[in-house]
Amino acid sequence: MINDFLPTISHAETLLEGLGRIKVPKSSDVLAERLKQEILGDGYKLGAPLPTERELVSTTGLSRGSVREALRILEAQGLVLTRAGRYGGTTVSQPTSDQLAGHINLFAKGRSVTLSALVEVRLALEPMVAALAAERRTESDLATLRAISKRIDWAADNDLSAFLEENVNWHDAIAAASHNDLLRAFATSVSGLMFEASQIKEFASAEVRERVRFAHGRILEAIVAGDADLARRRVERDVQAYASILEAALAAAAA
Amino acid sequence: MINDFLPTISHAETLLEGLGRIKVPKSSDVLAERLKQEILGDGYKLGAPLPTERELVSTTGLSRGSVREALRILEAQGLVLTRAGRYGGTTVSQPTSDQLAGHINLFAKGRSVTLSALVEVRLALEPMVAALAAERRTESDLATLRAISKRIDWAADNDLSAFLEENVNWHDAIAAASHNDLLRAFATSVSGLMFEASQIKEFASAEVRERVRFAHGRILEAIVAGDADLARRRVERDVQAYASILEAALAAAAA
DNA sequence: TGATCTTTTATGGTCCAACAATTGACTTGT
DNA sequence: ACAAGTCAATTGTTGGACCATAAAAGATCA
Repeated sequence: MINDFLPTISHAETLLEGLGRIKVPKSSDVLAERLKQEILGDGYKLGAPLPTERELVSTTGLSRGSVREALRILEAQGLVLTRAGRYGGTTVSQPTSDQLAGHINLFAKGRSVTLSALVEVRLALEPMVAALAAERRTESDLATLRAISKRIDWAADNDLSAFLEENVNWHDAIAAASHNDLLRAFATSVSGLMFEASQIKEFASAEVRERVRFAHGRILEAIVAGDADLARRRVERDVQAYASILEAALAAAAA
Repeated sequence: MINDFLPTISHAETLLEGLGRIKVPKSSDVLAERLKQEILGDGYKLGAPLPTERELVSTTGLSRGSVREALRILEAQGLVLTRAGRYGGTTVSQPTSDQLAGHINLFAKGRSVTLSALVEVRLALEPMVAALAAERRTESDLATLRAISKRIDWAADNDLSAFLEENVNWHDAIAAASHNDLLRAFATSVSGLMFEASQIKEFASAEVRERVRFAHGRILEAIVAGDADLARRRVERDVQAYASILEAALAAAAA
């Protein structure tokens, strides 16, 4: 018989011990993972060029299509940047905070995170943000904050949607003044998500707008004074108040 | 002249007003963005199938390569899942918390976020996590925590690297007990990043291990009792203490 | 000399066509 | 009823060709 030299059943069963389902990864995933390790591990400096697509084709033995799919994955992760043309190519990059915010948004939307959950996260982040901002704000930070305050003052009486948007900018400016990139990315993403939840006409009444402006003034005051604890407490109250007003407005809109 | 019917210079200049550099996007990016909007906006339910690659080819007029690159982008964002074979195809998915944690890690590594910055973020998140956990923990949550405590007790005297890893699991278990997905994803990512920073032999001395076990016991006590404020304060102290010990160890390692 | 345009050319961007691999349903045989 | 084999739709992968882009290098002109 032809099969005389193949393993017998009993032998095969021995080999099968502990063998689960074998997953065959896609070549593009393998290449993307390997390149990712190289970029993170070795000294691939920011802006350093990766091999050209055609070089990767010859060194990996994959087709150009697979190589390009791998590069699209890395690009979506913000690890590389690709430019066309001579002296173009793929270079090492850093994920921007906007990209991180995008992924956070996708996660939150996918899980349909509730408003109260967002408030909880915000209540954790923003007071710390304000405290750090009070300790570290530069003159440039303060100038930005004052400029946004002016725009908020104008928009409060003229352009409601601009008012809400500048509100997000205000919180991002404080986050920037905290000089902690990771904290800023978190806080700004959550602010943005709450901003989207605020896009209802019942919100932002004249009374609410006045209240927000007053609270901002008090917060900015604490940050200018460099009083971290005061800033922390005032922001905490602001977030709480904003959240309860928003919840009430949403309840009214649903009724 | 051939050019008689083409715009004159002056006319062309008029048209040029306010025209900056024109950016031509890649077709795969355009398609990825459009599909993303469709998935997020319309009622694409979780698990719903997208058109097949060849259907997308015929409806968009793009090549299959471009379509596939677009799908790789969406896959990297965790928005879709692709399986081969008949009755396979691309289906709508949700980003997992692991994927989000991966993006957060890439961001933090790219920016070479400092240890003190990580501590600041942790100091913002973990106390809130503990407070929520105290209010919402289920019996199942408590069982998990107790099981991890046991493993930590064992590892503390036998396996140092396991000790550190179980430490991360402990914090993740508390985050899970907070029943706030977004907060958990943030907190767990940051814990993981600090874990990586702790991979030095100078850390985790016998004294530190004993201290951690004691602190965990007190925290678990507060969570079991459902005392949110107590849990918050104890976690805050724990994070502070852990951070100062780690910084001292790093300073010693550098010297 | 200096500025402006033209050319060059290495690189990514796109398309097409074909075949391989996968996988769940279907069919068949016992 | 169960096991094995067959089928078919879908993704996975490849090779080749050509187009578009863009920065450097060269050519032209004032």
